[in-house]
Amino acid sequence: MFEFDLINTDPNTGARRGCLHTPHGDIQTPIFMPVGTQATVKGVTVPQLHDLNAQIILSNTYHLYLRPGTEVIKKAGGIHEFMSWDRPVLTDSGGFQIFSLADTLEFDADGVNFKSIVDGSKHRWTPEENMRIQQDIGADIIMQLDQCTHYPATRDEVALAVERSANWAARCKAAHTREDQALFGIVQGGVFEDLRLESVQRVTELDLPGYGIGGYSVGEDHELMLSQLGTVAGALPAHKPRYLMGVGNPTTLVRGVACGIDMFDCVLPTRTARMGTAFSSTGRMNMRNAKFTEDFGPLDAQCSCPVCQKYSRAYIRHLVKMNEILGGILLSIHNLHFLLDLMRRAREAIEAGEYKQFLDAWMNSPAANDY
RNA sequence: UCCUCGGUAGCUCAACGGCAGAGCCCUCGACUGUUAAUCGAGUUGUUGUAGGUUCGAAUCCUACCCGGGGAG
Repeated sequence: MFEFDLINTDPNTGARRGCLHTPHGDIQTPIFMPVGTQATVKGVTVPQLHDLNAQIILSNTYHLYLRPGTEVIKKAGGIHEFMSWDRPVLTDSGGFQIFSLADTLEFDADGVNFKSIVDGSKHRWTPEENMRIQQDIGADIIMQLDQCTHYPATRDEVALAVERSANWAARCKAAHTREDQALFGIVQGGVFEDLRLESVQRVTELDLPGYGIGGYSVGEDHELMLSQLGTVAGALPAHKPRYLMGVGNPTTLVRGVACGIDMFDCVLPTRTARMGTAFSSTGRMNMRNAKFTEDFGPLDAQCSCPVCQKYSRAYIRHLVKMNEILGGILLSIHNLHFLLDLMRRAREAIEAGEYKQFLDAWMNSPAANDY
């Protein structure tokens, strides 16, 4: 049900062109997954996501568990029915949220205690409880409960997180029963390459249908991650999809694909959109800037998105400055298009066996250093 | 004509004898498995004018100018 077809690999880089089959449709990889934490990609409707050719969106177990509550989504018939999205959904386990949001959290070997950010109430998740919740939510792809580490962290701390994440992966697998869901394991290991490889070894022993690479983009230098990424991704089985979690600036996507990454997700395009930032082929633009006041051209002359066909920089600057909701909406659509189209072009380049040229062209473009 | 209230940053207003400030606006920045239409930084002054009292005045006194309200 979750076959991953490796269509072809690039001869000069680690880039791969694949297709992941799910009950709600196929996902052509490499792919960027828009983030819809609370069962909505903020500001963007389902028809708009369809028009953008979003193939899969990500949602979050932590947030949905707290509100509206897993039971509501279960009664709705699952997350697809609940949010009227008929294409694939991936839910993050919430491991990252517990790690990054909760002010008090206590990891132990068996599970994690945490306080709700909503009302301070106490909760405990074990891998088994987390699987029960994610099965009720009903995404196509679910992530194991893992333990992320801060940066910097000591080697001992990271090693413990690797050990626990691997143990929890096994327990998630044992507790997971829905055959219409794919359970992905998660590689941890911080910035210690040997621990990363140990984590890969431990998690891949479980022969799961896909693997996330987590624990990056938590404050370390981006180059540090990129220097290890090819090795870590390359150590994962070739015939399974590889998902670099939480990474989404354009240059990292382009370079990540070259390292053999198949899937990405990030709040960056939508969050920065709401804050007034536009992605473009020439770099990032802060649409609040005065220089756009009378700039009646499109956000990006190269862009084929519906926003660029219709609206000017001057108008979008006006909306953003006036704090009009539409400004964030239009920029969200544009930014998502930018990343989705970037991945579409990456797929074409891989199919043509020309990903190296694609990568070089990007790295030599004025935009590369701006992301 | 008289009475009264007021005049401080572009705007709305604090400070009421002791370093002239805030919010907004404006300019710029950040955002990476979303607690975020968020957060942060910066620019901005003959305190209506002219005198006076005082060690020291946006603040007290006098005159004038401008505006709101009231009386006639």
